[in-house]
Parts: sequence; structure tokens; C-alpha cells
Amino acid sequence: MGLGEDETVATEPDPAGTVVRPYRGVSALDRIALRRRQLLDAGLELFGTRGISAVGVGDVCSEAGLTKRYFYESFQSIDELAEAVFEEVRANLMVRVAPALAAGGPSDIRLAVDAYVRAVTEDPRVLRLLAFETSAGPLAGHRDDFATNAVEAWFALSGHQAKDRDRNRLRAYAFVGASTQIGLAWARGELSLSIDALIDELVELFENLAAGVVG
Amino acid sequence: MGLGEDETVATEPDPAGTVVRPYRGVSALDRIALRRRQLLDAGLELFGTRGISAVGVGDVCSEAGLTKRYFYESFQSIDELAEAVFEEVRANLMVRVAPALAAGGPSDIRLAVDAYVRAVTEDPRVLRLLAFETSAGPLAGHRDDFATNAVEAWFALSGHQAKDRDRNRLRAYAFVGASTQIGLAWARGELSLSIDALIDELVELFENLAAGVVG
DNA sequence: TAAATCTGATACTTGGAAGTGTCAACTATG
DNA sequence: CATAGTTGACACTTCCAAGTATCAGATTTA
Repeated sequence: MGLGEDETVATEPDPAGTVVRPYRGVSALDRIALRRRQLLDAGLELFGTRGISAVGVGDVCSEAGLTKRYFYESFQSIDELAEAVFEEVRANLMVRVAPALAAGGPSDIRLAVDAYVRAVTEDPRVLRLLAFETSAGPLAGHRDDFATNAVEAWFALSGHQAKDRDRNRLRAYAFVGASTQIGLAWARGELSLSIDALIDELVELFENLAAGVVG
Repeated sequence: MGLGEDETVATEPDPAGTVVRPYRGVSALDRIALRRRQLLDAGLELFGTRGISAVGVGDVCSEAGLTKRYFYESFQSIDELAEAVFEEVRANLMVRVAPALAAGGPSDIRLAVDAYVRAVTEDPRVLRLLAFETSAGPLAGHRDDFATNAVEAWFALSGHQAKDRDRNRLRAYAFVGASTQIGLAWARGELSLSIDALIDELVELFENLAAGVVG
């Protein structure tokens, strides 16, 4: 809200975005939430197919079937929308992987890798978002955060005391970088391996790397 | 107006960019080549520090000490300049790595990795160009070409008959992806390993991967 | 010296996207 | 029905960078 707008008298309680009463049976807050959802969906669709840099406010609005005015109701910029879309994708991934990680435990990482690979590859838009769009632009750096968090989680589970943090992190980066690059090639159809074979490879890679870390 | 100037008689052989006679003791062709060089240098500097997407024609011209007119003398767009800059970087890298690869041979990849890592890390701009800028934007996909070429070269040297191309390529991607991600973290100063330790790690990683390929 | 070419600075036109404003039609409230 | 909130369409202003044109002064050539 505006800070010193004009909350003077009682005759003007809502200066800017009038958000008060129901419309077509939907409450004001629900309508806003609904539109925000439409924008997030449109964002995932466009970012995940054309790439973030090729998408403008107008594009998102067309895709969502809304007008600019409602874009700025929920977001201040395309980058802010990209952040929100990515955050949602990340959260969904976590929900799918975390149980598998807990179930498999640190000595058997296969379940987690399996869950992760299947979750990522089943939606090309998610794959593109993770593989392509986290290298440059507004989402730059998020891949590293992602990697760091994942490795921290794994460390926490394994009870491993990091006595050589830098080597560990290097290997974590190696795994994330390798996975990403492979996923990228996979997304373009350059690898005809089955998903199972792909998972086997990644598990093997992880175990090679982890052996060096733990040992 | 450029078109119907006054090419009346046969005395006007050069319609557009007048490129004829020496100036300040430099021939016309040399002047063009010189300006092209200035633009390439400016491109590497700006692309390698700010990132391609943050650089416009005007920026490059300022950095090069030239005006737009001379930009369009040698390039048609920023993307075309980016291509040329990348190609030059790639060629320089090849020059440094190829001899080491030939000397070490397929069984001892250390020399090649050593040369590659040192070449890339000694110029932060090159590192950034390879690690960041080949993921999105005009240089997208070049990392894969790079990887493919490198692996093909290595295969050629090793005389290895690829009977399982997809697995080989997957591992090639794994190595390139891991190297890139690590280089990226290194570029940001997140890894305090010495270059020697870094090289050790990468050699070890490569040997793990190559063992699977050859064996 | 006169004519032609070359250079660098700068003005200019153009195009696209961001962000804001207006308005007529629609819906809830009393 | 009258009033006020709500919506979508679209016009509008602003801004920025691309790309083009102009011009005075410097340099070469005849």
C-alpha cells in the first residue's frame, strides 16, 4: 500500500487496488489468488518453452487471458514472476524427492536419484527451466543454491562431518553440473538411453563421487 | 541518400562503404581489419565481464573507441560479434590443448586437462564466456558442440570404436557439465582449492568416466 | 591547390516493450 | 433503481536501443 496515500477521512478506505467485495460469487482475495495462479501457469508454460528472455509482460498476459493491469496486481516485473515460478517448481521437486531420500538413506541414493530424474524429465518445461534458465538471466545462481541445499541435506542425513569442505562441494558441483548437462542433451533428444539406463548412469556417477567424499 | 547518390558515370565503382585508399599510412583493408580487431577485443572484455545480454552495440563501440558506423562495417548484430568472439576463444583454447592431448595420449589425459584448466582459469573473461554464456542466448548450444568435438578428438586419438555411442556421449556430457559447473564456482571464488588440486580432481573424474567407456 | 575520400561526432528516425490511464459494460449492494 | 465496485479492452506516454543520416574537419591524390 502507499505509505502516506490519503487515509485521511473515512470516505476513501481503498486508495489503489480496490479489493473489497465478491464478484461472480468469488471473494476479492480469491479472485486475486486465482489470477496469480493463472499468471504462474502462463509463466511456466512460456518460460519453459520459449525461455525467460524471450517472454514479456504482454506475452504472459495473453497466455493467461488477462491484461497487464492484473499482472502488476501480483508481480512487479517479469523477473519477479520468474522467481515465483522457479520457487514453485523447486518446492514441488522437493516434495517428491525428500521422501525418497529419507527412505533410501545416505548409503543408497538410488531412490532419490530415481525420483529426481523422473520428476524432472516428465515435464519438459521443468527440465528446461532447470537446465537452461538457471545459467543466465534472473535465475542465475539458483542452480548453485539448489545444489548446495541438496548436498547439505544429504550431508545432514549421512551424518558426515565435513573435514574437507571444498573437495566435497567440488564434487557436489560436479554431480549437479553433470546431471544438468545430461538432462539438457536428453531434453533435445540427443540421447536415446532409456530412463532406467539414465538413472543407472547417474547413480553410478554419484557413487563414484560420494566414495571420494566419504572415504 | 545512399542509393541514388550520383553514380552518374563509370567513375563510381564503390557504392556503399568507401574502401579505397590509405589513411595515415595504413591501407584500407588493414584499417578495416584493425577496427574489427578493436571490436573483438571490446567484445571479449564486455561479454566476459557483464555478460552478453547486458551489452549493446553502443557499449561495444564506446569500449572500442569507435562509432556505430564501424560496428556495422564488420558485423551485422551483437550476436554476430558474440559468435566471432567465441570462435576466437575456442580456437585459442584448441591451440593450447591439442599439443598436450597429442603428447599425453589417450591413456594419460592429465596433460590435456592441465593445459585446459590453466588456459581457461587464467583469463576470467574466457571462463565466464565458456561457463555462463554458452547456456542461454546467442551462444546456446556451443558448449555441446565443444564437448562433442573434444570427445570426438579424444576418441580419434584413442582409436576407440564406439560400440555404445550413447553411453559414451552421456559420459562426455557428464565431464563437460561437471567441469563447467566447477569452473563457474571457481570463478566466483567459492572454491579455495589450488589449481593443482582442481586439476587432480578433474583428472580423477575423467578417469572414472573413461574407465566406463573403454572398459 | 582542388577534388575526392576518410574519420569521428552527433542528430535523427524507428520500433518495441514497459507501465499508466481511460472508459464502457458488467455485477453486487441497499 | 441508484450507487459503487469490478472487469477487460485499448489508447496513451515513456523510455531505450537499434540503425541511419548528416556534417565539419582531416587526409590523401591528382
